[in-house]
Amino acid sequence: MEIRTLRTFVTVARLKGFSAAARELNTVQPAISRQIHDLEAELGVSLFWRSTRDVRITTAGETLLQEAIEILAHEDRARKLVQRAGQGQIGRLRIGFLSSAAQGFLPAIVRSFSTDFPQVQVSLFEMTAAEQFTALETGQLDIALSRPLPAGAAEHFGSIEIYTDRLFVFLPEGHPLAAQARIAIAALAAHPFVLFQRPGAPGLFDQIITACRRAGFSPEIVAQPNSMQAVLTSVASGIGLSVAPGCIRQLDIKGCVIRPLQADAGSIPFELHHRTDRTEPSTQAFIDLMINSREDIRSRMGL
Amino acid sequence: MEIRTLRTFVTVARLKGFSAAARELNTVQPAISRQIHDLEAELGVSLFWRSTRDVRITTAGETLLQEAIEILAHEDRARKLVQRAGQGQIGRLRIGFLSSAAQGFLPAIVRSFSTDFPQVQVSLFEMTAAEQFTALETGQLDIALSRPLPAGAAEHFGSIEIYTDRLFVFLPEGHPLAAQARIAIAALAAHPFVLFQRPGAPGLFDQIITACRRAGFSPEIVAQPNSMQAVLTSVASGIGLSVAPGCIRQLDIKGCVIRPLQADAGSIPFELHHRTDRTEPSTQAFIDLMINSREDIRSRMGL
DNA sequence: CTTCAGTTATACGGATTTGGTATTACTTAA
DNA sequence: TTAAGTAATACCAAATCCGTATAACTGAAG
Repeated sequence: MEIRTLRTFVTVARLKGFSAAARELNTVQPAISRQIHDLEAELGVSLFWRSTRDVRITTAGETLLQEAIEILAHEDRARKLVQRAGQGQIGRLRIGFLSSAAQGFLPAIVRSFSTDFPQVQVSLFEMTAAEQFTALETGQLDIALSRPLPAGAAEHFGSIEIYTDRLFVFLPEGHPLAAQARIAIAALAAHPFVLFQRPGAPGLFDQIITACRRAGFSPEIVAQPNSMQAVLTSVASGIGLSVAPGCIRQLDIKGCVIRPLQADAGSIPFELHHRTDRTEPSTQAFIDLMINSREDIRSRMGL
Repeated sequence: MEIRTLRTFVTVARLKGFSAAARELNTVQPAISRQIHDLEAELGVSLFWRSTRDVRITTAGETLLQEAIEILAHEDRARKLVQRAGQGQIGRLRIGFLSSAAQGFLPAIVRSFSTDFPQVQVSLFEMTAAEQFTALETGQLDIALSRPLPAGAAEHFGSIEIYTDRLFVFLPEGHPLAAQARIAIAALAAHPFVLFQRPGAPGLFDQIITACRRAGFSPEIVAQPNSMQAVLTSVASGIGLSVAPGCIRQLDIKGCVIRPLQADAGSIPFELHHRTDRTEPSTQAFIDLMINSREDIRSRMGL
């Protein structure tokens, strides 16, 4: 009992004739004859009473007709469901993000995605860059929105640059350096630093330290909070100054003054990461949306 | 998307491997590979992520898996339903019967049939032989329990003899002829007859008239009631005597005396009739039951 | 680091199945 | 009686499918 056979059977029953069914199915009458004959043989049941003039369905045939119609409808439904799933219209999407870097644009992007793919279950996880990397590796995350991955570890992952941020100096109001419109790295040498703790964002931390070394000093780090908001609060409290990407301006910066760091103390790329070995269609759809939205995101981030 | 393909797909998903599925399905791995590959191509969707080490199902695959399991279950259910219908376990059975001739055994037979085929809707119609013949011809009846059909008309019908009755004389109590243990037809010559009206049972009527003619007289028919019970009541009322098959004893015969008619005034076969062009399985099952019950019926009818 | 066992994908030849043509037998309507 | 239309059957060709052989690859064991 194959779908094809059932479709033939239903057509014969509906048109009450083998020849008519053959015409509708773009084949010839003997082919229909044999399909029905074989189906009857397989089931051990006669489905039609035939004479050369008319074809009448039997009780067994009527029973099969009901079931066959349902099965065919089910097959059709399955095809559509699977194709929608294959296009990413059904599924789930687990996104890890750095709140400081993503909260400026992520809500708008997710809202837009959910409008186009209403049956995709989107979950957002705020995680540090390191946590995102681990989660992506173990399959607990489909998308990571974070900083560049450690060079060697990026083997099985695809990366797409969303925007490139620059470093800024965050100063407490009234700080002497606030008088300058741009601040050279060397000018920070004598001041205490407050930096986001290294384990959560090793790339950023090391990049800042490297820039300082290149400028001829090693910064005195007086605090390493575990959130960017805590870093800002520390700065506003006068504990020290901080160096951080411009996206941090999205947070609450009352009591802080921001000045660009002179020259290219280092670009801070913000990237989308995903596995390349198995990419869900819904994940791919989100990636496509992100790529198409890069210009919007950059202008929204003030770049 | 064929049933066969879906079965393969479900097996692969369940065993998480193409080779394992091939073993279970008694075929080889490349056959499985191609079936899955073609299915994916047809749906335009990838169903599995394969590596040489493991096979993982995709979201689209999981969607199809659910549907496929349901479709396969549906197919299985359909097969069983159709086969039950084909064996006559589902359907309807419309039986026409002569109350006088059938009421002695029909209830027991129908009860027995309904026990074996509980899902067959049995309908009983009390009809004269002529009515049964018409109803059988127009397809309003599946089984006719009645007298032999007109010779020419029995072309498209099958007939099975259930039992052969003999003619008896029904006399009012105290009738002079009641003194005899057996009555010769000729002895009835002078007496008024009450016979079942001809249109409803032409065969029986004509057979009695013919027997009288052969005995040298033409009976004086004083009444032709339209039911056998009315005939008996007429006899008991002294309106006349009657000649009728022995099965009439099953009715209420108070006030009547019964005597066998001498010699073979004619056998009165009681038969089952059915169409031969299209016989429902449930009809055939009933016919088989009747054939197997003939001995029981004969003894139950006192033959 | 190499080997080995086990996996899926691909290519190709043969067997099986299926469809198409021609024909037969039959029924109904003209 | 004829003509048109139906389903069944036989036979051949075409398409499909299976099975073997092989390649490419992965993970585990030595």
